[in-house]
Amino acid sequence: MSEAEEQRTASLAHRVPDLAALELLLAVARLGSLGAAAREVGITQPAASSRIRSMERQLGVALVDRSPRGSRLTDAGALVTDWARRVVEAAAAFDAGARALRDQRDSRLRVAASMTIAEYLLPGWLLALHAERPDTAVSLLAGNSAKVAELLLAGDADLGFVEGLSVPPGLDSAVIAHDRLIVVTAPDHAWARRRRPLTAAELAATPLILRERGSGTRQVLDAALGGLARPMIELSSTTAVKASAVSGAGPSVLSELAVGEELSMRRLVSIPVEGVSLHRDLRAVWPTGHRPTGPARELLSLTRG
Amino acid sequence: MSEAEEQRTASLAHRVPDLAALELLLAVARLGSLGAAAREVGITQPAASSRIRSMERQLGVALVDRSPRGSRLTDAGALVTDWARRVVEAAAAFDAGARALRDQRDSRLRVAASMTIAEYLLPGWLLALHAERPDTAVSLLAGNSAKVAELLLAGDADLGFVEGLSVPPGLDSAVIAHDRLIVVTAPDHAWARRRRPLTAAELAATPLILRERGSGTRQVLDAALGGLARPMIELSSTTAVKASAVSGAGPSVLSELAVGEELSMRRLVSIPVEGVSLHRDLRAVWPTGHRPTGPARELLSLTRG
DNA sequence: TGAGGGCATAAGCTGGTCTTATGAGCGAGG
DNA sequence: CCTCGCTCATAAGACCAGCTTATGCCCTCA
Repeated sequence: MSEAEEQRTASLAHRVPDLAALELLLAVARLGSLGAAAREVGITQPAASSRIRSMERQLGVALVDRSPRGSRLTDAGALVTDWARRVVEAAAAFDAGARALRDQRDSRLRVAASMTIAEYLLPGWLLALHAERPDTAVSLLAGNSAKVAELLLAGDADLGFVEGLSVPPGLDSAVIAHDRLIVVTAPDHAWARRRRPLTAAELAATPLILRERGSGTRQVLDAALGGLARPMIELSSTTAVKASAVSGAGPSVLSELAVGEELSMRRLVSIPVEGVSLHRDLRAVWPTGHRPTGPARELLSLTRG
Repeated sequence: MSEAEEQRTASLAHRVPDLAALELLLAVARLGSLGAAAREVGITQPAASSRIRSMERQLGVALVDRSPRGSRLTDAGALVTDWARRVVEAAAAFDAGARALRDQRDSRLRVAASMTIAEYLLPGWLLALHAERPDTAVSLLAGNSAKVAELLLAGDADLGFVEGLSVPPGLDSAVIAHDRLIVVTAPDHAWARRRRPLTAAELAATPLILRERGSGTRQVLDAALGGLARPMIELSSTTAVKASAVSGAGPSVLSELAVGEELSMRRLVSIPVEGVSLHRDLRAVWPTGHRPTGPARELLSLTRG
């Protein structure tokens, strides 16, 4: 295997510095000194120096200009730092979610959420909540709408989030955001070159890659098309549906929350549709009469925009 | 320091599994077996078993159900895997950018781009290009519009991307995307509770946190307001401006590309404005007469949507 | 002209993580 | 019915990366 091939094959982890190094780089960017950054992240100055140096060796790019008066980022370093920030932010969202998942028992705020919301929205909200109320421990239970309702009514959760068409009985709700299902295909699909929007009839007549019946996404689509959606393949996870669509197996209908990344990288393209309403409300829910208070109220207010 | 405090204080890197572990988890999710995932990432099965186990210990959550016939994700595991995927995607963008930055000399496609585009859009495009043409090595040079023009005219770059109001002389261009400047404040700013859009006059009358004069963002704002923008503070990087706005120092005007993350986490909120056009075109540019061919043409086609 | 902050280098230790080797559970097929 | 093949878990040992401590040099500022 040539060196170039080996580089191409090696996993990301071998080519991307670890999180500690990225955090250190952000600290250097902010503080303007290796030593100060070292103190902030709790290591010694030589360790920081070595870490930054090995990161530069790994990337093949000089990141900081060292001088006896401090260190400043190079132009390349400024770019790398911005990309690093996004990795660190994704890691922070991961951490916020994982933390909520861990604190199943004894936390002060227990949230139950449907999958799509738990996946794409909750980590951001939890980070925001953590910024305002660092001492609030939040636990997360994920499930479908019925499960969320059950947890709330049994007193096992304080606040719920659902994405269905209707509000389960016994619960009050508030719309906190809107989601939209969009038709997507691989960029080389014939639909990607259409000049006119797809009609509802065309969509209903075409076999689609879909989530299984009963999923929130499928419910909305079936309702919008009058129960007529034709499945080409039915898959049980959003991720599997996306992968199938990206590979060119056919058109799919997915939440816009789920495909932001794919659209911006053009692994998928969005196909305009006319004559059919694919909007759905995302709602916060709570047992009728038990208006959210304390941390639940705080979280709720963070989600409204 | 109590254990809880220590946990809260410890850096992300101590609480988030490293990239190799996250990639392994994605492989397990996709392949349904620890052993198969181990083979795919090039380690032995016991190493994979141990890695997953230590990740579960670290997160305090069971991620996979092991059985003699394979391993499936638990519900919590499915969520964690989705969050992990976002971290890995950010790392892939980091890698694509860093790779382009490294290949300064001898690569087949040399791209020059202004900072905003290099920061927020190019890594995604490079990933898409890499997916279609894995053998194309791309190099990236970042600078302002004048620098991009200079590199193109000197033959030191094959394709450029600029975000200014005008196209530098000697270059042809194509609009590839649109950007919009938006007014943002911290969520607790009075403007966040307005019911009516801001007027141009109000915006012009208010001291703002801004990039320095000469930056692309500032040019567009000054032009839109007729050169009237009142700076409260002038900072030299988008990141510094964002940090200042998040901390509540005052309202700011930034590219929507730069504040997506902050908006979705509600560290900033967007304030509607009326009576002023803050749109700007993002353009691909090349020396007049030298229409992009080969990989440059390919990259260009990827950016059009 | 010292004092202090900034960075680099060297030496030694520590700890995590890999590999190899092995065992045990479950299912399919000769 | 028994064995093969797949799964995962455990144990023991090797290895390597990264940290700390202890220096030294450079530059600036008082």
